[in-house]
Amino acid sequence: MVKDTGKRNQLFTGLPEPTLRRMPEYLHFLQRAWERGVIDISAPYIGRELNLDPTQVVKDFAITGVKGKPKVGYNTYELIQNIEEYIGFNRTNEAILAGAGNLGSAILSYAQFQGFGIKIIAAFDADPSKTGLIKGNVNIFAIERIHELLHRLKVQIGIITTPAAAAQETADTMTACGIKAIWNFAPVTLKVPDDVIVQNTSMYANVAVLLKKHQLLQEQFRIVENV
Amino acid sequence: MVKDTGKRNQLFTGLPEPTLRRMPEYLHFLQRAWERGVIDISAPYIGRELNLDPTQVVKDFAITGVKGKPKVGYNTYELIQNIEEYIGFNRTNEAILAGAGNLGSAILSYAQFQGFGIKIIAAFDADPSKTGLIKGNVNIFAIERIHELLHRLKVQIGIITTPAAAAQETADTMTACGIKAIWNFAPVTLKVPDDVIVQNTSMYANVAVLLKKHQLLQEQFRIVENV
DNA sequence: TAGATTGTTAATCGATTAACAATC
DNA sequence: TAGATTGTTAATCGATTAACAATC
Repeated sequence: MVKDTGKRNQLFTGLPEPTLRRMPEYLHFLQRAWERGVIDISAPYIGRELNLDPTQVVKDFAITGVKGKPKVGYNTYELIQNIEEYIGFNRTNEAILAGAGNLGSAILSYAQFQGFGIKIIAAFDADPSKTGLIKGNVNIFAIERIHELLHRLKVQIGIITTPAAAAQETADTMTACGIKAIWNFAPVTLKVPDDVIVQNTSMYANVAVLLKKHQLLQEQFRIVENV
Repeated sequence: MVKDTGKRNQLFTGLPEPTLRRMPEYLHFLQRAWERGVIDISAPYIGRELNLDPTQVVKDFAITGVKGKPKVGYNTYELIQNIEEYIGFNRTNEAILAGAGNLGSAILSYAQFQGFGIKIIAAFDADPSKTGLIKGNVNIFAIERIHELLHRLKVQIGIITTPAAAAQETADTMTACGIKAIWNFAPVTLKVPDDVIVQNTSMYANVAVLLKKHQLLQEQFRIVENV
């Protein structure tokens, strides 16, 4: 068994999360550059465009194992390949989704169209009026059928877009069905076995940062105006 | 003028962003506790439930200015009030949204129902077939009318849910109309004047972290099984 | 060769965690 | 009073930034 230190993060030492979060940004930028015919691209250039320290860009790229040439930079295509490989965007990662409300429906359509590494192959909802519907090419099933369907599908990724009150129960069902990674949009802390990871995406957290920074920046400028 | 150091963050020194991101989580948890009749609540208890270090909880609360009692903890209601006040969830922060596609529509409905501090009062879209529609009680206008409408509405917060290719142009229009805070869902780095803040929420970043952690944890457990 | 960029090692900075005194 | 918790100061940890040598 993996020792449970209570510190889940210790399993991921050497995995700098900020770097990981920047990877898709690099990817998008590099793909646009590649489309414009940019063969070689340097870290200082990318840094200027993305508002990042050039050393940080170099370090981030080093993690993927790509090699650059002094004075020239990196091969754009090779860089794209390496980043996609590193974060797993080039594999087909199948997922299921629970809670086909507003947010859930959006994720369904969004994931299918944008295709960011995951493919949602089934959705579930507790509301009987939603079962049988199809959203973003995905069938919505009754939540009771999750066990039966997952037994056949062998999916490891689950997305929770249920109301907060239903999130923990949904997570329990998912882990009981073999889900090993949960993308949780509900504003609750989920309790899961230690061979399961949870990635929280909270709209609330982002609104909080947005509002507070806005408030502070406005104060700053008001002070300056009154001097 | 505020000196532009190139480091936007320097304007926000003393604003620990991780703390800010935890605030809505505390808030949600405290509201549930309050509903259950919990009058006083301690940092160690909250820490256990939310998987956080108790000292961190104490420090986070201290930022809001709330006072606790040794041996007792904090008054739940007072704590809720202080956090709401601190992050601005108790004010009505009006916003507009540009890009009423899948994600945009979801945010429209989601924001209205959940009411997390912001109230979207108008939406805009470039697609003529969408103008005139109402989603989540919000009217969708032609993007050309943004100038005219914002002149009257005096809104400071803008949400960008357009395709990536249209995001920068949308941001330019918004800032030209007096928007001071942009919540950007497009996977691009926006360039804005330095009295405007940008909060990026990237689905891609979250998927990247999810996929990589999942991959690593599975490897860990595979290794353990084979020992 | 000169100069820009990679790649690596060291310094800084900020957040988390630990230690501990104050207090109810 | 004893003990749990707040509140604060110090230590640790990790990420960012700076410095600089290697290299094309």
